[in-house]
Amino acid sequence: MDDKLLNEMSKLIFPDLNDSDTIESLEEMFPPRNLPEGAKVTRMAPSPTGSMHLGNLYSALADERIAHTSKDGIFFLRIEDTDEKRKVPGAVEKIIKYLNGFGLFFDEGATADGDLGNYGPYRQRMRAKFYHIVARKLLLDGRAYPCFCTEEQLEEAHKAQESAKDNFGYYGKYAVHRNMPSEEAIEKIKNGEKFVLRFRSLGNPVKKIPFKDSIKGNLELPENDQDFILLKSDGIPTYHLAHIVDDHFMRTTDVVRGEEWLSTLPWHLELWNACGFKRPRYSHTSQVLKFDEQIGTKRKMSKRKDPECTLEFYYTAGYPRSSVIEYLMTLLNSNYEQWRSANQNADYREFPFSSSKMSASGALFDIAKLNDISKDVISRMSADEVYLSVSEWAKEYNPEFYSLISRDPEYSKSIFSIGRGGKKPRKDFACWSEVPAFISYFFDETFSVDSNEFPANISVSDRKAILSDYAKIYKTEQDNNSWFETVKIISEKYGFTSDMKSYKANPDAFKGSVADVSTVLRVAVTGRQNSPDLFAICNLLGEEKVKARITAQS
RNA sequence: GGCCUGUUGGUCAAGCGGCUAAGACGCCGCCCUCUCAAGGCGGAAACAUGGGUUCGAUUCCCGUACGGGUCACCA
Repeated sequence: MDDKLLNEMSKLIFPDLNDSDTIESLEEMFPPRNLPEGAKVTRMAPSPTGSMHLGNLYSALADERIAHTSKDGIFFLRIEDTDEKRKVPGAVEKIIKYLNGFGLFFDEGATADGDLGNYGPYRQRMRAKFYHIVARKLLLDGRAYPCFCTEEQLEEAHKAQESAKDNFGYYGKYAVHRNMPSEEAIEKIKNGEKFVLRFRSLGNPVKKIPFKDSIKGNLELPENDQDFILLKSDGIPTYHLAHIVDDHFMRTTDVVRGEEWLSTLPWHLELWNACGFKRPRYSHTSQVLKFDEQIGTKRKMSKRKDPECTLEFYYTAGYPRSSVIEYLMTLLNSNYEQWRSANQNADYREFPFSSSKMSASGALFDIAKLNDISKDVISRMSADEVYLSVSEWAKEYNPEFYSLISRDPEYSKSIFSIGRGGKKPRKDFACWSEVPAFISYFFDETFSVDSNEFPANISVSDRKAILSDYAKIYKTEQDNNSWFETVKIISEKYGFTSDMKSYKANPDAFKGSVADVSTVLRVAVTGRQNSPDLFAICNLLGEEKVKARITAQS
C-alpha cells in the first residue's frame, strides 16, 4: 500500500481536517476520568425520535443504577442524532422530562439548553470532526476504504446472495471495492462520485471469540467479516463508528444496551481493536416482552399495539412513578422483592443493584403485578401525599374531579385517611384514575342510589322501616363500638340477629342478620354494597348529610 | 435461510450434580369480619424434548422442538 496515495486520498476525503487533528490530540482533550477505582460511567444514548416507552425506561434505569450504585459513578445522556430522518423536534426535552419525572437524573450530557460536562459535545451531529479523525486513522492504517457501490448495486448483490444462499452483506467476493487501487479511488472521488467509507475487516466467522457479557455471561461469538459502513456518503458516521469513538472519548466504562446489539457486537469488538482503544464492559439487557393474544406468543412490546408500553400511559392512568420504578426494579434484579420485604420503607436507591442478577431471558410485562406493587406503594403513602398526587393527576386528566376534591382539601384528605396508617393499611387503588369512582359517594354531585343495590332478601317495608327508625336515632358517635350498638339494636327490633356466630351456624332460624341491616344502611349512605368502614364514612359526611341520605331512602 | 441467544408452575423467578424443586403475582378454599379492601392460614399448579456423561442429573455435553434477536448509507 502506497502511503503517499493514501495520504492524498485522506486529504480528499477529509478536507475538514488538518495535521494537528490527531487521535493524540483527542486523547489529550478528553483524558481518562479521574475517578476512584470501581466507579462506573454509563450512558443513555437514545435517538431523538421523541418516543419514550417502557423499554427505554427499563434500560435507562439499569444504566442509572449501575452508575450510581458505584461510588462516584456517572450517568450521562448522549443524543444519537446521526440519522436525520428520525429526528423529531423537542425530543431531547421530552426524554429528559420523562426520565426526571421518574426520578432519574443525569450527571452530565445533553440538557434542554446546551451541554453539561467536559466530554461533549454530547450530540453526535456536533462531533463530526472526532469521527473523521478516527476514520482517517483507520484509512491511513489500511483498515478503511471508500466504496462506490450504488444502492442498486447493493440490492443486486443482496439478490445474488439470496439465490446463492450466501450470507448477506459486504464481505469476501461481494466486497467489490475493497481492493480497488488507490489511484482509481482517488480518480473517482475527484470526479465527484458518491462513496461511503467502509471498514476493512480481517476476521473469519468460522473462528469464535469467547466473550463475557456482564448480564448474559459467557458467550461465543463468530469473528466479524463484514466490511460495514463507518461513514455514510454525507460524512456522518453510522452507529458503529460513533459508538466506539464516543464511548472511548467519553470514557464510558460500562455499555448497557438492548440485546438487539448482540449480533453486531463482533463488529464493535473488531473496531475497538483496529482503533487501538481499550473496550468497555458490555451489558446486554433482555427485552420486556408482551403476550400477544392474537398470535398466542410472546413478542417485543410495541408502541402501537400496547398502550401500556408508552410512558404516557402511566401518566394518564395516574400510576405513581415510584410504582413503575418499583415494578421495573423487580424485573431488573431478581432479588429485589426479597430485599424490599426486608426493607419496607427504604428508598429503592439503597438496594445493592447488580448486573449479574439481571435476567438473561426476556420478561413478560405483567400489569397485574404492577397493580399489586402499586397498591402497596400507595398504601405506604400518607393521606396528604395521596391527596397531593391525586390532585396533581386530576388537574391534568380529570378537571371535574379536580374541582370536587380541591373545594375542601381538608375534607378530601380525611377521605384518603380512612383505613390509612397502622399495620394493615387498606389497598384500594393501584392508580389515581381509579380514585374518582371509588370515592364518588363523598360528594353529593356524584352520589346516587340505585334501589336495586339493596339486599333482595329484605322486604321493602322492612327496609323502609329500618331506615326511617335509623334516621331518627342516628347521631355522630365517638367510637365504632357505640355506633355499631345502635345498628344492633335496630337489627334486633326487626328480627335480624346481631349474633353473627349463631346466624352462620343456623341461618334459617333468622330473618337475616345485622350484616343485612348494615348493608341497607351502607347502600343508603354510599349507594353501594361495598365500602370502607361505614362508621368512618358517616363521621366524615356529618350527621346532617347522613340523616338526609337515609331519609331520602325511607 | 445463516448466525447469535434463550427455555423451571398462567406470569416473574430462586436453584450452579444428591432437597418433599424456594418465594412473589394471579387463581381457589378457609379464618377474621357489618360489606369490601387488607391481613392470617391452606390448596391446585413447573424443571420443553430425545440421547449421552455420572453411583446420581432441573443443574454438565450433544441433537430436536419452540421462543427471541439480527442480517440497512436506522439506531
